[in-house]
Amino acid sequence: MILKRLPDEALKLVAARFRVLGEPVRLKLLQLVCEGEMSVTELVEAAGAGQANVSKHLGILLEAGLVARRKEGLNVFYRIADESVIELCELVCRSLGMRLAAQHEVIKQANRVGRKRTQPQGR
Amino acid sequence: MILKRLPDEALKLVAARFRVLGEPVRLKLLQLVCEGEMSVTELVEAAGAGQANVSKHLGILLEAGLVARRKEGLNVFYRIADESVIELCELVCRSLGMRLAAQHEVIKQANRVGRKRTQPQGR
DNA sequence: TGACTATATTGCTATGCAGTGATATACATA
DNA sequence: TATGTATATCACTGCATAGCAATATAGTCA
Repeated sequence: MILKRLPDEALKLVAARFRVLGEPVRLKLLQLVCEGEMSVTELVEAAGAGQANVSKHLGILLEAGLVARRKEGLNVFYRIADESVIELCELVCRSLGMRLAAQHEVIKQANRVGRKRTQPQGR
Repeated sequence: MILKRLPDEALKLVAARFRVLGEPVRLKLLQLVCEGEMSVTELVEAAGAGQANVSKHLGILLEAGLVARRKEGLNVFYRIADESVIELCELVCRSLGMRLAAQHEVIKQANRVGRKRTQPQGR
């Protein structure tokens, strides 16, 4: 288990990354770009947040290395740069027992079929 | 990919969980109890934080369902209740390229061999 | 009962940061 | 050049929360 061995300095870094992910708007942005590149304008519309705010959040995600930038003329396109974010969200979702939150028959069905999964005790 | 399908409400919950993990002291507490039960007093000593502070953080971890409580006389023992935290940390560590943070000779050595004398100093 | 210990809670301050409007920068087009 | 558009940055406000001292609560022991 890596966790045991992490010195305090490392814990700070890990916490910092979790903190980057601890913001609904940023998760929304990651969700949007995880399907493919999107321009800032598109992200602003899709996320339903202010332009300055989205730009700032994108800057934070960029600095954290979670997304990457590509400039093309007037537009700037963002994309996922660290696929681990997706895994992290999946893990959290499972832990939160939120298979249902995906609110899609596909998921519900898969859930019913592959029921051998470890049951997350609902606290 | 679950992430794609998460509605905004779910994103808030996921963000909330990440935020709980986005605090060095809380990660430290999780690190300490992940080896086994510990009393609050022990945690206060080991974490090097104030008693009130540790108690508050433990409360937050408890409410998030990440730890569990057991009372025995005057003492209260905390333990990990959600093993996914460990996985989450591992994922983040790997993503951060912090295998080296495990501070083992192997890594230090590799670090020294592969590089010139450039010291990796903190920020 | 009272004294003592372990833990939780309260009230407070200070800091971090999300959100916003205004402005700056970069690029394109005429 | 001037004008317009896309993005980034600045300055500011307000809110959430980490940390702390003091106090409260709960349990033990005399």
